[in-house]
Amino acid sequence: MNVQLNERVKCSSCPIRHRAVCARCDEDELAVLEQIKSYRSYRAGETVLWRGDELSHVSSVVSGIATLSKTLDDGRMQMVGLLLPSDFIGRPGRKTLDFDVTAASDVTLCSFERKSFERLIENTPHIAQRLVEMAMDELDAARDWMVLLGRKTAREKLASFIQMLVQRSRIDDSDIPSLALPLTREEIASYLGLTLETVSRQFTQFRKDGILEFTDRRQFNVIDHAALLEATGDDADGGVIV
Amino acid sequence: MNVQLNERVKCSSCPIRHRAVCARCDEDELAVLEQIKSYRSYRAGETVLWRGDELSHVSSVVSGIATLSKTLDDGRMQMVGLLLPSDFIGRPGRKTLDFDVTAASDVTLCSFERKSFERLIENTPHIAQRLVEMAMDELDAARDWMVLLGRKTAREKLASFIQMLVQRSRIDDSDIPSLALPLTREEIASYLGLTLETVSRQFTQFRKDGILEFTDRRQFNVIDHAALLEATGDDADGGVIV
DNA sequence: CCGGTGACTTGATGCAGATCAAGGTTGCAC
DNA sequence: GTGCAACCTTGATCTGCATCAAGTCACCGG
Repeated sequence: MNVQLNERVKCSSCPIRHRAVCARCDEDELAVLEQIKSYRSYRAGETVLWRGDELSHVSSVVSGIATLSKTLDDGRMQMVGLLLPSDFIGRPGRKTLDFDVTAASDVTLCSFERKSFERLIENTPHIAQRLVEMAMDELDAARDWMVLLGRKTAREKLASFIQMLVQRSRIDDSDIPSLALPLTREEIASYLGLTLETVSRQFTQFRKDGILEFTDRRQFNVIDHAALLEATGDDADGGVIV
Repeated sequence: MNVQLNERVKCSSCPIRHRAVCARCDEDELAVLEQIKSYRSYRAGETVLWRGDELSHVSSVVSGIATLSKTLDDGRMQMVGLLLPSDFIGRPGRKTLDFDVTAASDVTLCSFERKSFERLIENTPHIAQRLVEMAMDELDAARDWMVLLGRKTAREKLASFIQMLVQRSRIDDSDIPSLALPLTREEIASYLGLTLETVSRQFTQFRKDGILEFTDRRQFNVIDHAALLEATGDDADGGVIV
């Protein structure tokens, strides 16, 4: 199972300090959070939460990647969320989630006891505001994702996914993109509403088209970024509002 | 263009009083809203807002149905939201929307000047809370929708759509469902990530299967509700949490 | 009553991506 | 080292839905 860590990392030196749910908090508010937080770690592949589980804690992802997914009766699965460092798990006023949360890589969470956290929100508008902002951003992302799922071709879907990785890595460190795929072919397929075979074939095609260059099955460079953008099927300007 | 109505409907007798963004407001708070609200009406087919338009007002849908949709370069279109009475248009802290809003039927909105509304939120936690709640509900719906778009067959998609209509009409009045389709075949196709021809064929199939019975092209009865549920592809319990 | 138009239905055909199947590669346990 | 299990690639075939193409139906304005 998961490991609960007792070592305390100071919020002030936390890597997600300025992007997570605590982003807008001042020193005093951080001090309160510091009191009630605890860390939990999960190994790649472990389930963090099952759909319907009673939610004892809400959490922020500190490091690693987690997926949100839903499964139909007969096993068909669709990823409905991808959690990166600073993303939040849980929602005020709900005891359960309607999807599974799985660690795609080794993951560390910063958790708060749900009840305490809900009480905290009441008199910490900075947290409530940030939570709204994050929910709205997620809703925007969900709408783009719906266009991808409903209307894009396999090639466009994969190009859009890679483009998203590029954009995201730009945020962290702004150098030339040699990227690592954070997900297996099967997980990417689950994200894109495809099968793993189709994902594999499209990767091969991008390689043949001279758009990508693989150094490893999970590591690659974007050689022709213009062509990649073109292949996403999005507006020329890419809707890059950021 | 749209018509601005000057007649004032009292909030206290407003049909969406208990479901809209003002649901949690007390009498004093309503009085403030009453001051700054105005009504606008749009005819079926009119565009309420274009993607990227500067948002001078935020609004609640009072009556009628509006759609949110996104379009790719080459004209492919995907609906990304369906606004029913009490649903909200606009988000705090953003001046524009990244999708088009269109009136699917004649629509009346209750609008607030954006800046005023944003100031209002600051010191009216009841509105802020309700806004979070509504955003979270929309996010839940978006996730179910993603499963539909990514993994369901045409038949399952249409069954899910009809089932949603049934559920929703149950909220308003709880009698045996004779339903009116609020959207054209083309709009339904846009909602489901299909073509209008496929939607039409699936309707025909449901008729032949004895699941639906049409009194008119836009009016029908659900004859075999169990079979309809079965056809959605969802868990037996239907995930009916409501 | 007629012509036109928008919404819908139905049929014929084609193709993108699913499915089925057979390896290949890598890394880890022993 | 050997064996095994993930993970990935590639090929062959099938199929659900898109696409292309005619209609049909209802309604509206003249």
